[in-house]
Amino acid sequence: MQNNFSIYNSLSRRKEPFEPLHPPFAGLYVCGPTVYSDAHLGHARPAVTFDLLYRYLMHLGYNVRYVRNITDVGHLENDSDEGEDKIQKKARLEHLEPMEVVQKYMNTYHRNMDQLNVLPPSIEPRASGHIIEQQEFIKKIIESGLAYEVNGSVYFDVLKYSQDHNYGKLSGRVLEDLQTSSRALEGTDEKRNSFDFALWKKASPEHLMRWPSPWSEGFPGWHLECSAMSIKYLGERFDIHGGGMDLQFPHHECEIAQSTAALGEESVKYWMHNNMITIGGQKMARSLGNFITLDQLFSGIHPLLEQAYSPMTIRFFMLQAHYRSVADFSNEALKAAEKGLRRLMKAVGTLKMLKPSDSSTLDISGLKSKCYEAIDDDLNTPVLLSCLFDGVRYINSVNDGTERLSETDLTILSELFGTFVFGILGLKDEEENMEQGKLTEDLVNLVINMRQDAKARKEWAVSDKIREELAKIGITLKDTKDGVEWEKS
RNA sequence: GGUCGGUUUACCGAGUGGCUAGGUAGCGGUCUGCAAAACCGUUUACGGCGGUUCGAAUCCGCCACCGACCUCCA
Repeated sequence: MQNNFSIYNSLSRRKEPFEPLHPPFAGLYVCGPTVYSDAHLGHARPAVTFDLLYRYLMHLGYNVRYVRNITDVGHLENDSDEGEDKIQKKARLEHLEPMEVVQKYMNTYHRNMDQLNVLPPSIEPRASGHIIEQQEFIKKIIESGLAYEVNGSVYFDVLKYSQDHNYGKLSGRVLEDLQTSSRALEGTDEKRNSFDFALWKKASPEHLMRWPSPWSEGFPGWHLECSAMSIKYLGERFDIHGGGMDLQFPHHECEIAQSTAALGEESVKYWMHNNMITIGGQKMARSLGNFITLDQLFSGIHPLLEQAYSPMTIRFFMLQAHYRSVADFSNEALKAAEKGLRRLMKAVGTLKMLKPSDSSTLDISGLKSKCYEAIDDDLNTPVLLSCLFDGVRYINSVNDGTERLSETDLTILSELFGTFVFGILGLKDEEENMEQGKLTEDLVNLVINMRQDAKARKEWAVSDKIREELAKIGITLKDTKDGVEWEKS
């Protein structure tokens, strides 16, 4: 199971060689969505990033277990008057059961992920299905003396934990700074310190989602599910934990503290964080009016969108930026991505038609090496794509007859594109469905033949008019030496 | 206000102490009845001010701007 794969570990703040704890197995846990609203652009980034990681680990030959949770246990909303549960609040507005809301948005999320060609994880555990495990986890932390109970709620004692452990190591926080910079909480506070966090929360009378426990009828604290479920399915020590950069603090920091408190050792070997997205240089927020759901993006129905962008355009666009950089969305950038993707896919089609020569004038092995160097370097997909576009140029040049490739090199190149474009990057050809395509093809060919007749009679005005009219309905004709080609524009 | 990260050519977006990223757009050329595609060539770069260095866009400092987090929101 040799590999040259290195990933950036947020914990060490440097790139490290990927060496799984138990080869040939690799364990990956990623924080999934909270299902209380439609999936948006912000959901797509981590999904695509870690889908890429999942695919590459499998490509390297690892037996990967990929766990991505669904958060369906609501948590208190701080800007709500009633302190209502997010999911509960939505349920009241829509007169639905909380679990009905969960189901609805979970279905949407799954559909959108499928559209983005994001592979389903090996296990998709739901927080509501692991209440027992979370309670057992709390008991362990209480046994270790690092949690305390107040009025039916249980809190993690960060100060006591920090005597023997480094709370803040992942996010670079210093406890003293947290103490002074924390905002004062209104009302009575049960916590000993503002930076303590809830492991179990007693439910208020109007709170719908509640479970019995040794401490009170209530619900688990919001950091707990990931600790409990990752360890249940991946073991007390596992390889990679991923999520958005916004989760680094406090969520992941608290996870480290909880797991260390409960198990006596840290669970995660590599922490990976994807960066955020912006729209026109601004962060996406409902209050800024630039909040775009994936369905809106795919349909183009949103005031900011000049057109619809296909799921593969979105995926390709995200892959053109490195996952640790901010990705900025704009109509201009997405249109550029759309065209770039089409060029790539066209070349894939051309590649199948290439005829081998006796020898090669291009270095295909070198290209292959560069592709692996790029992906091995902390999933550097922008560089990988630049290498693949070099390949696109190679393909087109061979097609034009200005370069040659041997049968061996042609095979390597075909495998290379198949592996990287479809297998690892997870792109797919989005051309129209087959039956529609057949009819269109027959019709277009009919018109082309009529135009060829006009051309044979040198009736240029007629042939030009046909071409222009076809262009108006989205069919572009190209007169090549070998005949007429056409494509949808 | 605090912590951390960023500021690259028209747009998006990599990278590096001296050597072409790539995509999209523009311009010129090849091909072509014309156009398109493809190929070839090509233009405006590394936020500002200092410092280190033979040499910095790449290292250091300060300033400006942007973002994430600092919330019992996930």
